Amino acid sequence: MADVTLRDVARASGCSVATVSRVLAGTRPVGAETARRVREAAGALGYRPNHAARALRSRSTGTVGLVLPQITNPFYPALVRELTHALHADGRAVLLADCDDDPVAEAERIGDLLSRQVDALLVIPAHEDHSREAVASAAARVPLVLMDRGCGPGIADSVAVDNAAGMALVLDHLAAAGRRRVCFLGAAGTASTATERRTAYAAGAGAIDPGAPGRVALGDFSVEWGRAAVDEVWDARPDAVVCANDLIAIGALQRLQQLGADVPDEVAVTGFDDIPMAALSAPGVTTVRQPVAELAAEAARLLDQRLSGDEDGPQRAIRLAPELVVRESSGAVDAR
Amino acid sequence: MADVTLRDVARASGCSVATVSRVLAGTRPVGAETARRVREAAGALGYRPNHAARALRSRSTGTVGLVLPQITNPFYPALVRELTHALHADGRAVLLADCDDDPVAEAERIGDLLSRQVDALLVIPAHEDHSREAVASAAARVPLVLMDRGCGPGIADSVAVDNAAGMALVLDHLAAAGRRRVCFLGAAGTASTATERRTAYAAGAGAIDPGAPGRVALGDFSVEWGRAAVDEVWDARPDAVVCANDLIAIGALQRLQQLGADVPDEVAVTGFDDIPMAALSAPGVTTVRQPVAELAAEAARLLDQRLSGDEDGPQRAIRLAPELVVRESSGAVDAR
DNA sequence: ATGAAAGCGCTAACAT
DNA sequence: ATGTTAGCGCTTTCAT
Repeated sequence: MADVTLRDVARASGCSVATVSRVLAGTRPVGAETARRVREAAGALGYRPNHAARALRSRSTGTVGLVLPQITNPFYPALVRELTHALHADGRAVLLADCDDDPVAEAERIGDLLSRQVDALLVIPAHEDHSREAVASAAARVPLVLMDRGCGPGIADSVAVDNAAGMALVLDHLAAAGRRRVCFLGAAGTASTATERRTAYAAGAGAIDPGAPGRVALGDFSVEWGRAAVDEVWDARPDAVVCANDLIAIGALQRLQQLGADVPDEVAVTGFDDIPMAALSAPGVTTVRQPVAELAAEAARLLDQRLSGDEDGPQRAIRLAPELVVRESSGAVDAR
Repeated sequence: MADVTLRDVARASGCSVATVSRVLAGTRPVGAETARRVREAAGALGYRPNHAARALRSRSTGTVGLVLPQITNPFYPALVRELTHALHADGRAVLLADCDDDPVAEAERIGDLLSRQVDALLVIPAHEDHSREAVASAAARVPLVLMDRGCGPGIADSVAVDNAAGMALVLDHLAAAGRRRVCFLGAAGTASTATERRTAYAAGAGAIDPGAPGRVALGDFSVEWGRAAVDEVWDARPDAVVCANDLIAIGALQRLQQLGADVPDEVAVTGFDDIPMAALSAPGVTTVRQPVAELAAEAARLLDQRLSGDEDGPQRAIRLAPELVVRESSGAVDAR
């Protein structure tokens, strides 16, 4: 096990540590024959660079911190998967921190990651306001990309889905399917996903039905709220229930079925995000699929760019178009 | 920004770097007054220790690697959450690696984590056989704890749920509820979760019904297989379908409903793991809840023990008892 | 193209 | 109880 160091490789290949370092890092031209000998020796000895030493010297750990509100939120595992793959492909490692939706824990985790010399930070902020201070001060130290949610304007680069476009996709689909009494089950609060989605609903629903923008119930992003919310709008006898995410939609679906409403014939239900459960409920939930792999790739690209010099380019806010996934929960009225 | 080093703190507090190091790390007794001055100076200057330097010198990074087959497997997010919390509570950071169910990728990720000087490794092996070599050689370098699944005997410490006990809980429950024609939808292959659960079924089901141990269909741990598997056992008209995990159970439930079977009156369905979806399907799936927080705590404790000296204690295989969660999918026959 | 040597910031002997 | 000093393994001038 005795760790093999550059010195060992240097000795074995008959040249200096500096040369070995240059060969392995490819920082400077090295004689072809020497390079071959070095590589051979390194391979034979099973040399593995010591990242701690490299980090100390070069001030770069090849590590990025990923800070999440709650890994158990069913939308995040897929995002984490794509992010880790994209970053590993660039030779980086990912330090994971789960904050349990608590901005105080989040600030602590961010501080810890910074003291561990992460090269950059990927943050899904726990709170629109309470996360701002920690995020802003971290962004002053290392490149930082905000994902999924915002935490105030002008804080850092960001990558997210275009929520307004997604909501427009849903409304167009419902209108085309002949739905005429639409309502919205959303989330209160100032989280950007909550506000953007409900604003987009309010802006677009009027085209279907003048009363629609007013038929709104606001709670949180949970199944429980979806169930409860149905009772708040059911008196209005909607023929479509637009939900701000899939969890709300699943709850709404359950409550509607309990009330004896026929989904989709009597009332359509739509979600947002396309979490795995959306495909598995019966009926399957029509939803807006976030382009998760592309979001991850954009975030990785942005970090790469910031880490390789372009630290002072203008702040970037990248918004990616989502895709409508039509399932049984929104069968066309005409098709009854 | 200018990083504050130990030297700066030493200068500001009028003592040597060694003393400062001792105060901050608490390795050796230091005079109360000196300690106070040092802490004051450190606070005033905003000193943050450089983990890279510390790691280089002390050969310990305070970091553990967490290697998973697939973070999108719905059972893992909760486990990851508890593991990160437990490890953070011990002052460790977590490097996350997702292997996409590929033992080759897994070996690469493990190698990378080792070269990053992780103090220890937590591994959920991707494959019972193909993961063995990489895991064994890693276990020779650092403390390593296997979680959830095994990869051959005698490889490393391990922490997992007691699958046999869980299956016994299910069978007892079904017997008590008056079920008499039981069948099993399991997973083929040599993964320990697959073999332990199907062995336990075979061992326990005979007590309900002599034919039960033979009514077995084997596929993989997926919803799709659950749907297909029902068709393989339906001719036998079982009154209970025991599934090796919740995904299979959800698929089975869907197919049974499609076939017009009444769940639970005509046939009961049970799962294993208690993933979030199990509670959200209609009817909710009766299942075996893994004690996730306790599994994580045991793993963290085991690592701690190995890292603080007890490297040569006997290998430990910790099995934790699960809990039965009764939901609507297994309503008692008597209660019709 | 290659080597010698100076540290990166910290901890751990070794002195005192 | 505190200070001095020698590196940990690597990258990077500065020579040659």
